[in-house]
Amino acid sequence: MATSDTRTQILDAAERLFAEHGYRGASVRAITDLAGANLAAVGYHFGSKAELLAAVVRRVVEPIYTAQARGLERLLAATPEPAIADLVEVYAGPLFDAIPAGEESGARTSRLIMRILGDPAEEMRAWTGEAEAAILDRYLKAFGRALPGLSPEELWFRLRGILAVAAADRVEVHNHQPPLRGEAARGWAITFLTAAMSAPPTGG
Amino acid sequence: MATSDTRTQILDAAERLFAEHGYRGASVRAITDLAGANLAAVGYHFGSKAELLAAVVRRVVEPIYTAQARGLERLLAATPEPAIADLVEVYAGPLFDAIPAGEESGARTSRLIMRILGDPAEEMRAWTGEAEAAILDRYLKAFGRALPGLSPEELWFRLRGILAVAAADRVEVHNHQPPLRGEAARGWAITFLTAAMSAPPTGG
DNA sequence: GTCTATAGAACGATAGAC
DNA sequence: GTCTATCGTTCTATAGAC
Repeated sequence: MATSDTRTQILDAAERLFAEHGYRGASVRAITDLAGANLAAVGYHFGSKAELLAAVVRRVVEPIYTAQARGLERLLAATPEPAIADLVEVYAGPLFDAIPAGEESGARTSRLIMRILGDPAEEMRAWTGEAEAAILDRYLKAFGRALPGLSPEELWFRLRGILAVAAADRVEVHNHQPPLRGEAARGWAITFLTAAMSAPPTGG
Repeated sequence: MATSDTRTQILDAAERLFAEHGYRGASVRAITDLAGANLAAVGYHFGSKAELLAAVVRRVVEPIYTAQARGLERLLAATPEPAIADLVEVYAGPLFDAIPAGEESGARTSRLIMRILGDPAEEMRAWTGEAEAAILDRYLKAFGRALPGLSPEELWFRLRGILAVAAADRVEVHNHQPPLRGEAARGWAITFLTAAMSAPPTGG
């Protein structure tokens, strides 16, 4: 539709440039240039650069949380006490499904998630809602039942570990390129994280 | 010494502000203000803002790599085929030892490492040397011997998982504060990562 | 809904006095 | 080694024509 095509173009360009250069490093000028839109279009469609970022992050994050919520629902409906492997699958799976299989776009999404996690700035956290926090709580409870000996603190540490491993999916370290196939990475992550989550509580 | 006290003050202030606001978000003005130094001091002592960042990152990263290198040397001298738990300890341990136990400073260091990992900008990678890459290779070989069935790609995925979990140590997600005590986090991480690294290769 | 033009502030870098 | 002053650039946001 003519109304919002520019809006979507801007969202696409912003997602790309925010991921590559960060919030401050991506100027509104660069974003509108890449989108083929006018500088003033950001103000018109989103109000400000910070609100544009919030819209970008919401668009990336919302389907992940929705998939996580539905996956947990389905799992709990099937078995009241699911296995750890299944919990990891429905929690971590959507994180990887959100990362496109393509080489460049996947790396970008991975980095955007990394920036959301690592940046304490208000602009980066303006998207957060109560719904998202509630889903995390439901997973904490489900994992807690599957890991009865674990303290809430250590459980929380492990859940953040899942997020971290997913966010780092395509990160380059030194000259080492991450593997090109997102397909395989998803499987490796489930293996890695299921073993990690299943570890007995840390002693004394 | 009178020569470099200002230099150190600037490094301290820059480490803090780069971690909190990122490279572009931390201005040279804010850094020198926090350091109690003059605006022009950055140019005099470091040449440019980018070179200041490289100096900051080097100061954080070098002791980690040194400790990792020494730990692996000692371990291989004791046992030619070390257990996975021991390899995880000497590789991941220094990452956590570099993160101060204090609440704020620990969160800052954790975030700085996260930004180094997640930011593809040249300024963020200018510190890298061949020595650091060589240490990573030695660990890849040592882990590879301990995990003979694992493909190089999956092994590399797992090693990056260790980095990710360490970097996310103090990251906040929604309202959930990370545990205040870095002490415990180190132990939890070794538990988590030893189990993860010990997982059998992903099938098919 | 899209554009030009510009206001107003902040930025990194540096010349030159002390 | 430290300072002031300033140059030239780039930024976000917005007023107002179409």
